[in-house]
Amino acid sequence: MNIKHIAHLAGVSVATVSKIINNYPDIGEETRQRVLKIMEETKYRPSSSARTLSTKKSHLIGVVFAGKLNVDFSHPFFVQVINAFKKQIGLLGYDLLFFSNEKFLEEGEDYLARSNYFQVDGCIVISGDEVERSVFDLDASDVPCIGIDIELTGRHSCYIMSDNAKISLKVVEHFYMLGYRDIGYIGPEPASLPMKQRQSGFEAAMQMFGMKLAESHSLYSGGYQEEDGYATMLRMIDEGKPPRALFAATDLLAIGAMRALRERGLRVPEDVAVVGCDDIEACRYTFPPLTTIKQDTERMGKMAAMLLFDLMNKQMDNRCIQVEPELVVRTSCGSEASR
Amino acid sequence: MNIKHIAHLAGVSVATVSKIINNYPDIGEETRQRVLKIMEETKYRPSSSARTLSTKKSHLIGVVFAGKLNVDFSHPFFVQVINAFKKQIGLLGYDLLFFSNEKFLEEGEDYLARSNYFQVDGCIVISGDEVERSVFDLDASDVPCIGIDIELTGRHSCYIMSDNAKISLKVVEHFYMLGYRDIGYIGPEPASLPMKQRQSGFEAAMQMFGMKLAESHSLYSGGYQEEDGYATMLRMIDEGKPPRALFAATDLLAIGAMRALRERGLRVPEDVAVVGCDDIEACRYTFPPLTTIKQDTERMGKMAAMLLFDLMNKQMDNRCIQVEPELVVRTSCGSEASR
DNA sequence: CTGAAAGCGCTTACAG
DNA sequence: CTGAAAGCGCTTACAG
Repeated sequence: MNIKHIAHLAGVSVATVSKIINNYPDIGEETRQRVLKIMEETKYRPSSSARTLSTKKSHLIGVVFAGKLNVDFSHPFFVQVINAFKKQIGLLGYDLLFFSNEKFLEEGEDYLARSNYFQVDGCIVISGDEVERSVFDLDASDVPCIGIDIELTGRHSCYIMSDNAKISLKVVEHFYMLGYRDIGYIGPEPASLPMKQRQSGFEAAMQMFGMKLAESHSLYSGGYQEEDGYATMLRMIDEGKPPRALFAATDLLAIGAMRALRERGLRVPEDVAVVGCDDIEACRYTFPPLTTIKQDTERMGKMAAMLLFDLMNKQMDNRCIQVEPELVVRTSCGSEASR
Repeated sequence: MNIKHIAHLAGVSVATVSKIINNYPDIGEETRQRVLKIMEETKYRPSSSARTLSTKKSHLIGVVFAGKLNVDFSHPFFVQVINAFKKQIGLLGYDLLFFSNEKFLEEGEDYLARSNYFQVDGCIVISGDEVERSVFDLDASDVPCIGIDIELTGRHSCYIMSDNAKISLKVVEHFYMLGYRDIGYIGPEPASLPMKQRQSGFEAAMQMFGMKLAESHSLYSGGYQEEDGYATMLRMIDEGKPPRALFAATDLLAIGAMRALRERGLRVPEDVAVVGCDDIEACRYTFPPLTTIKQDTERMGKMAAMLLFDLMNKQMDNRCIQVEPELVVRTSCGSEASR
């Protein structure tokens, strides 16, 4: 069943049918109804590829998972962002195309090539550490791109990230208000922009509140995982007195740190208060429940959709949007509010 | 840059270029090399839409999230399965197209119509409860479909699920070996096939081991969430003596139940042993860490890809593949092995 | 081993 | 308000 059949059945030309499909105004109402009825009855659906071939618009958005997270999309943060994005961009009439990175690497293909191949109208780039060159080729091309947690600078790109300095500021401020003056930090070597900002933001916030950061209380964790937090906290304890309060740059690091503290006979939050970052599901079920910072993934995803839509449909400058993070108070910080 | 340019630059016809692109054997080696070189230099990539239009093959797989989970893909189980699926199907040369369900519902479109619109070569259907009619239209069509946790019966369909009866059997057996004879069950009203099988499998296993199931020890939880488990466990405790061991049909139910037990002054596992199901990340961080059943999502996703590939490329009967679940022993069951 | 030409199913100036 | 026709970029019998 194609447009020719419909035209034939309705006794009009394919041009007329096409115009009706695309809501052109200058069609006789009677004709329109007749054709519409036939399309309805025959359950006719135009073909995406023919339309794309002729219009150069696919109504498809390419989804790029860049950097170390390349292999999958299992991190809750990204899943939440993509979810919100999908919802909003769906409302705007687009579907999502996930590039499989596998065949990809194998054949040395790049994102730009694949974007062209599928003629996607735009891309969303979600990023971990150590982003590959190919992402920046995409960024520099005329394919509209929206970055999440990655600094895209192309003329047809924008990017969105949480205000990571603010994350650290909120944590330090919260600790300060609880009366802690001796605050420590555990985070991965800052390979990505967000991690850089969390660390420098932490240092800036400490300074702002007039607190000194003992060198032995600020340690790199290697990775992002529970094991890394555990090992790093152990190192910190063994190097001397641990800080009164600890900010871990990810929840898993915090969870690992709490395990180390418990093993060394230190109580959370009575001896050491702990705050993580991300608000993964596990935070609610740890012992004690973990106070953390929640990134507003809902807003990030939705905003990404709106920005990308504008990028695809109007002239727009490159810009960066920061999204406000939120403190989620549970028990591990020793806050009264959590009782 | 299109095939015509390439043909022109190489001084051959477009037919020849096309044959080279598609690895036809009957092309002169010299010609082949010359054309290949030019394609390389110009970074030429064929257009997907033109190719699809002409071949009716898009090398795209539609991803359908059916039923109550419709709105997103945030459940860890599905994310893991899709991840594994994506990896394998990517290797086979396919990309993934996620249908946005939003515009969808609004316009009363159905999955089959969209599959035709994009000319996807096949679909993977992932399912929650209360699957909509439209999914079964898809199933009945000639679009090859692979179902995850949903019984697809079409001539071009297969489905995969964990052996859910086995899940319950493994739990009951584990409890039995630990010496518990008084075992309870909490699960949602069985709206989906997996939940039905877990429940009936549980009852069958109890019978197999000659244990009686007290009526007050088998309760419906309403939903799947932590809150549901909490409320249901409370009901069970208040109705009389709780069972010595409890199987909760999802981890979140188990976590909620543990909270209820703790609040009522009962210890896990000393007073009541608990086992959940799914192995969500949180299990490792609860207090005590939750023993659970892990579904082999890696294998399910990979197998889904292989089956779908066969479904798309050769004649194949409808069939159902069951995947073996695995017991993950932690502390909440009171097993020696976890010490 | 290579090429001319029809065809895939749409859209869009353009003419009337 | 409607239609004829060219064009989008490929593939594939078919002829040579």
